[in-house]
Amino acid sequence: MRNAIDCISVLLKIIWHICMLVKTELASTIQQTYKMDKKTSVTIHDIARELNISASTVSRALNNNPRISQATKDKIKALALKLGYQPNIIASNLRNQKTNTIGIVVPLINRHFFSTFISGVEDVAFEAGYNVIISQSNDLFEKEKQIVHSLFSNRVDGMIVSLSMQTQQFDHFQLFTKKNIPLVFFDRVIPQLDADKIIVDDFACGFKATQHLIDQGFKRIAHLAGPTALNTYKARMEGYRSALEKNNLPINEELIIFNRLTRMDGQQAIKQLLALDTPPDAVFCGNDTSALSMIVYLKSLGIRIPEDFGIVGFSNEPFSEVVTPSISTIKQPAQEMGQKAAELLIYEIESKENPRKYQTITMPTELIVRESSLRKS
Amino acid sequence: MRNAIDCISVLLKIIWHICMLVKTELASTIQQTYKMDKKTSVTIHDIARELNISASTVSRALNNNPRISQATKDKIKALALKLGYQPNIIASNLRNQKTNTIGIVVPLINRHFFSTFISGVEDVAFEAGYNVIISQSNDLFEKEKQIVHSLFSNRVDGMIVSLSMQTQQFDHFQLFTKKNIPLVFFDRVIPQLDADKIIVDDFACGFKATQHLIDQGFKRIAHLAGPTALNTYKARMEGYRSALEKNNLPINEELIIFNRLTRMDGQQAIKQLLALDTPPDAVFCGNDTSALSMIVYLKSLGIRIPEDFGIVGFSNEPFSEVVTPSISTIKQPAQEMGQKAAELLIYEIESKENPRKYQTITMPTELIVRESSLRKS
DNA sequence: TGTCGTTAAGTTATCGTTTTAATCAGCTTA
DNA sequence: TAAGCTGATTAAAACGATAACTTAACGACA
Repeated sequence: MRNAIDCISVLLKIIWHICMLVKTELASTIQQTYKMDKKTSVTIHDIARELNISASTVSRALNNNPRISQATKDKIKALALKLGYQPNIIASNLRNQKTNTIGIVVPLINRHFFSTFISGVEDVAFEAGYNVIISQSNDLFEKEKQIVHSLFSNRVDGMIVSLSMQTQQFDHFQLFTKKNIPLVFFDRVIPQLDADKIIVDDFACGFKATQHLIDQGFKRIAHLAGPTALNTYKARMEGYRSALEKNNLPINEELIIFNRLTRMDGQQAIKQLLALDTPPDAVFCGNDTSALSMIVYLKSLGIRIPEDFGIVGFSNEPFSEVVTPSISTIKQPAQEMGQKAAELLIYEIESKENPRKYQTITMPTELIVRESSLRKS
Repeated sequence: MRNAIDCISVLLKIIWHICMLVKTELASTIQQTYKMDKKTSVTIHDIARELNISASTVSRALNNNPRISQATKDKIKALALKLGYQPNIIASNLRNQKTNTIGIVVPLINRHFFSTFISGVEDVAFEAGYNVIISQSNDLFEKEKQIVHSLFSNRVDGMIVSLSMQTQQFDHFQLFTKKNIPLVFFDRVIPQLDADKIIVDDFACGFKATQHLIDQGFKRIAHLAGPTALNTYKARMEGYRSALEKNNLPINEELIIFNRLTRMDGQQAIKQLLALDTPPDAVFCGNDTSALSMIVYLKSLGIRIPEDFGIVGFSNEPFSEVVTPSISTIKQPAQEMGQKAAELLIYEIESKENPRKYQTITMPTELIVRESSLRKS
């Protein structure tokens, strides 16, 4: 009796095992047909199977490796074309530890300077076979931090950055510097950080703009400055001061106003300036937007520009040329800066020179004299 | 003798083999130290090894899988933080067959409408955890084709496209449609193609603009149209015609000019119109750029706007508000269109509803009446 | 006592490409 | 005849994360 039970037990176990085997078999069959049906993409394995060769041969053939005979290459390429094979770059990226992607972080994509810069980057990057991922920080420090982490996790080969207005700490960039991943800053840069930089000589620009106003016979020149935590605005202001000094004009602190240079800010600033006991007769503005809003306000008061009041802006926004009066301004070569930044970054990525020496490239600027400041020709 | 040689031969062979073994050993050692030194990134395997657990447990813990105990999760997360672990999204993408990346193809990044649209896309995409790869076709068909292939190979989860001016064939988009990868067109779309579309009612816009000029008492209204191969320009023109018809005004073909709406084109068009036997007293322009150049030219002739001549543009470029006279125009909600496009695309990506029904979303527009056309209030 | 269910974790296979090391066929040379 | 060489190809192991499938351990319960 005992024996019989044991026997049955063993039998049952065997049957169970057989069932399991059948189940596994069945499952794999089902999965296979499912795959056949759902088959998402042609891979090098599909090509290999069809030609009865190995996947590695296919891979090499498609990469024009000299170790594969021409006959085989031709066969493989023909079939790849016929099947509409598209390489899976994700897989390739993973294997090669390289994504051919560069990240851009800007405060705002739709500001003319930035979008033109990006356009320059994209041109060069595309030509060199790189993709461009863009993100905007909206001038928020926290978002910038998140973006930098995300771009790092996405394993971009390099990154181009203009800092947010809020950024005062730079730890998040260590992700890149520690791993020696190339990093190019532009426009708003970190003076302390060892990295590549594409900038313009903001000091010289500030000087040029102010000198121009002086040359036009303006005597009491004010300055509307942006947040001086940012190198650009600080340097522009210093250029302004230096020009006054050089011309033996007094530097009057009440003529220097700091804000964020929005349209509102511009209007408020000009009101404040006009309310002074001895108001200025000209302003050098940190950007064109604020210059424009000053012009609008001055016009509404019937103050003539440039006869009674001179204005110079910064950036050469598209509107600066077409408003009345047109705005004298400093032109930054945005597109070229983008191209240069991309070239430099890609060079760094591909050279892998070590230790790297960091470059700071200063791009030329141009003072464009227009109606808002031109009293003498 | 013979025997001795054999013996030596065998000995040599053994020695050679030993050498090979040593070489292999050495090579692997070198590689290991090299790796240790060069060690590029912390992986879940490093964390697993350190804690004597399996990689999958680490993976699950970091993804907050409920089947991992809180204690283990805490341990893993703490170590991950300590080691500065950053997930390799490339690997995750490959495994999951999903990149959390969407591609954008526009004619030119630094045109205000497009960069603002992109900004809208980026906002929504970032919030939803998607990256945005942008490319510009420079209005070239060939480049557009290359971009589409490249974005496909990069396995974007979806794509948002505004066609190049040259595009007349649409085969390249089959890469996406065949694989059922979501595709959203905007602005310049393909009427024939079954796909999602974000557009404005260009016909209604053309009608509105023209009706406004009629309401302002203009009698002989011309139209400057863009390439009518593009749906947008064609519809604007048809709206213009329809408004004239509805008001029982004659449609005069010599008052409709076709070109590419650059500044040059605008100037040329207004010259041509003024040279007619009975010139028009108003123009509805296909964009603001050409409207601006007309204004500049008319002002230089001393023709008063809007008293003698009315102008309405299209797009609400930033300069339109600030030139003198300011330009009446049609405002397209670029930012909102971008947001909507991203929302729709991401919905399609994540819903995987099949078969899909394609949506065409028409966004509201606004006629902004400014000085260039306002004779009566 | 043994079975069942549950929880927590481990094993293994997979995504598609590339690369290293190995193999193989065919030919030459001693 | 066997060893060596060359040129062409293959097998197998990465790359790092993850999902499906197992398993181990522990109580609860019949």
